[in-house]
Amino acid sequence: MEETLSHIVRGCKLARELESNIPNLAKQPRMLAKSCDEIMKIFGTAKERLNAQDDHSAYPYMFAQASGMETSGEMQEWLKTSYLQALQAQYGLTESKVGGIEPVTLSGHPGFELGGRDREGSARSTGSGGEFQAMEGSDSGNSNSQRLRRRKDDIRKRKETVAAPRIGNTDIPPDDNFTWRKYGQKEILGSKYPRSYYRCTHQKLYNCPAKKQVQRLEHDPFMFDITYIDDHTCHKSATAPSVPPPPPEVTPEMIQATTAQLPMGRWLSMELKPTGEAANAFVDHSQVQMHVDLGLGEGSSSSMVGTGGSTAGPSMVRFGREAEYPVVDLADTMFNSGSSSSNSMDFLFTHTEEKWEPAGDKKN
DNA sequence: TGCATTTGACCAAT
DNA sequence: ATTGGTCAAATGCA
Repeated sequence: MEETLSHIVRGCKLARELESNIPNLAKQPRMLAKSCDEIMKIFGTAKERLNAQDDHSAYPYMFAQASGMETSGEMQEWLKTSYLQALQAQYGLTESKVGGIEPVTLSGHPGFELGGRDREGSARSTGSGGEFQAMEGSDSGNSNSQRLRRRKDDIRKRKETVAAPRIGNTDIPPDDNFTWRKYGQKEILGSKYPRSYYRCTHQKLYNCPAKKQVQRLEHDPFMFDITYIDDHTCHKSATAPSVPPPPPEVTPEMIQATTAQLPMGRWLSMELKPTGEAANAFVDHSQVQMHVDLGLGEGSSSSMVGTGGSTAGPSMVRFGREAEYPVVDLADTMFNSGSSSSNSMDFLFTHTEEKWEPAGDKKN
């Protein structure tokens, strides 16, 4: 089993490397194909081994999918849902609704069909922070004093409905593990509550285009409609100043310990819907301790999130409803977690901290 | 033209 | 000094 896990880990690592090199390899389809083949081969080998395994008891979640093992419908549904949500977060699928992810057609670039048209043509690569950033950069370099705003039909949106935190300040939507800066609030015609506008804290620094709009539901004040506009590029930008440390050696013992103790779903994408019964049932907090003991959180990510995220750097690995790269996250969790503290993985399991203060009203 | 969205200056909190 | 909220005004869209 250790060897099988090593295959999976290696596959994840290669996938991540491939992802980071997409801008460079975009013009080298042969290299891309070769990389894909290699990754598929590794995962294929792993799957074959898994199929040959008789005893899955120690890894009930980890390998349920990969091995085709029978799992409860609820579990499979949850795994599917969380993965799709991650894809949506990554590729900006349009107007998905919480409680029912809309069908995703697997076609086109990284495998997904966007809800909106790609009006920027080839200059804009879906989900590619690098190219997108370059485009934004050219805009900012325009000496024309006229404001340059993206046309409304250029943006990609997705919509979520989330519940207010049960504990603490219920006037604000639950933390989504990204750092946002509020830039406006406005009374909306026909709405009882104002709409708040947020942009990514790193918008200026890294040209991160991510924005969100938060509006309390009229008929249910404890629910928020959150519209996410564009994706975060700040944590995967090639220009980001802090680069994750090179992956340390991962011993089979580490892998086994980790996988044996951590539920697969949490590990892969940390995609938990606040109202998802399956997800809630799935989280086993009794297993957190072992995960922490592994010291997986070494490095950049832990302290930042835990302290409110205001210093969150662009290279950090984020986990949340918007977790990106479900598979890559697994590798990131193992490799990138850098340094130190024994409770360095706390951020994975604490989503109650809110950094936003209640906003005052604004007349505009 | 009205409304939604964004900008940028200003200010308070840390 | 830095970060983030507020607000008037500018801008885009239907």
